[in-house]
Amino acid sequence: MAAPRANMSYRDIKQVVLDRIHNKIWPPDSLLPSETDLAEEFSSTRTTVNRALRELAEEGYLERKRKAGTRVLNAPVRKAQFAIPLVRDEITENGSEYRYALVERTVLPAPAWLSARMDIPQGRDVLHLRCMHYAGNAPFQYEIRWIVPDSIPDVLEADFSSSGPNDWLVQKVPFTNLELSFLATKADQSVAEFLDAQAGDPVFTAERITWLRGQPVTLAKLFFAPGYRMTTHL
Amino acid sequence: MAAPRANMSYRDIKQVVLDRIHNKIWPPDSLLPSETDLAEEFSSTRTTVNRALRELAEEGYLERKRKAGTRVLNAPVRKAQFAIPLVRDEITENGSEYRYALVERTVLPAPAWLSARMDIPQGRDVLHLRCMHYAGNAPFQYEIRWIVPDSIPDVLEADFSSSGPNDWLVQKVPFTNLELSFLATKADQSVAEFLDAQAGDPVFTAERITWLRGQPVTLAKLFFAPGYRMTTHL
DNA sequence: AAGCCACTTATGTCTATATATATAGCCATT
DNA sequence: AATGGCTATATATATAGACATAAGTGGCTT
Repeated sequence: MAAPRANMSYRDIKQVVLDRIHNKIWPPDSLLPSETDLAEEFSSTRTTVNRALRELAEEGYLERKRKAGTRVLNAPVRKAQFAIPLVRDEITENGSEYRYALVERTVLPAPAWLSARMDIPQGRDVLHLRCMHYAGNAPFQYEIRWIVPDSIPDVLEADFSSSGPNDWLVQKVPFTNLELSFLATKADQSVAEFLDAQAGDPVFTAERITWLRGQPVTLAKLFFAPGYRMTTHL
Repeated sequence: MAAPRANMSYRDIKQVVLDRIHNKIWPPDSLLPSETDLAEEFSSTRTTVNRALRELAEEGYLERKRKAGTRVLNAPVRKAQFAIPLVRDEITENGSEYRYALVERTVLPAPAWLSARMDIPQGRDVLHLRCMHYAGNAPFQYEIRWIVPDSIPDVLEADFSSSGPNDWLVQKVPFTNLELSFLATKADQSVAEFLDAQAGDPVFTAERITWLRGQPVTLAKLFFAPGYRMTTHL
């Protein structure tokens, strides 16, 4: 048990508070003393205590409301953070060589499901790409991508034969909103062939839609090779 | 473009900085002016600018180093945050009725794979549970759980027949470390039956291991019913 | 009893200032 | 050319004090 002493940093205070929560000195649902009181106890200032409590609240341990005070959350809704790396980085950081191949490139009117999903006017032309990402010689990810060219200059002239749309978009088009889903899909014949799997095999899949200030930019379906796990620690 | 004016809050400053990044006024890899300079430009104080930049760095837009300054990250490694809700909450928040059933409860020596995975001494007794979580009448999640009773008082006496181990553990046992993985698995006969699926169907699966100060606490495999998506926005 | 308002209080945020600490860049020495 | 130390500087954090804002509380009114 950390004992309060003078000159405690906001980190120290965080730790003490966490300890007290763990040791049920401040049990779930209970109210913490006010910032002012804590500042006095720790011979610190309200600013410092504030930072400690604010961060703990962000991390999901506490709930804070003006006037109501700071409360210990009973079920710490801890949040899992997943970095969303570029495939390229994910592969190279793993020590493998990254290799990319463009499978198909077409421009076609947005199919109905895509219009609905991304809120694109019916029949608007979109750029459709299919690509493969390899880790060394092993297939790593099969990518099906739709790009709305309207608000993206040059995208129709971009050359995606030697580097992926991901790289290009990251460089050229920032996004303001993103929806990311993870799900399990069943490999169809085509996906199975690209990923070196059997048709019907379960495939870990990510769907990623981005917008730039309300304008839909791109939708990507990313099919990961069998055995893929998305892991995080905290 | 937000124009700098007096009395800008740290939120305003964040927005201006973000705008400038988006508009390539501060392109990727470039160095921002120092906090002192920005404070002057925004007729604010270093403290306020500091908070704005610190948060933007946390959000993955900037990289900050003492003396080196603040730099714009070229590939904004934005981080996806997933709340890890209790199944119960996930179901009730969806408007459905939560129902729980215990399928099996045994105490047995830890199998080898579990010992290895969680770093438990070979042959140590562990508690093994299988449970079902329903949303209304529809199967929602099939849970296979292993609990290391060593450091958890009362767990062997706990009654898991009417409420799940998740609820119990959350109440009784805090954790300090967590490993969370998402993957796609193939439903075996048993999983398929519980989830009302066909054997061989792809199943979105989460694996969750927790520790308390280095001691392994519990491993859960959570199999979600067909059609499940884990979604986040940012 | 129900509704409304004023008061109080805890957090939220900003200002102003000071000290701490890491380190890039330079210079001198080996 | 490599090494080691110095210094200037940018961020990191702490202090003290002020005002802003949300929201319980209690009292007053109807």
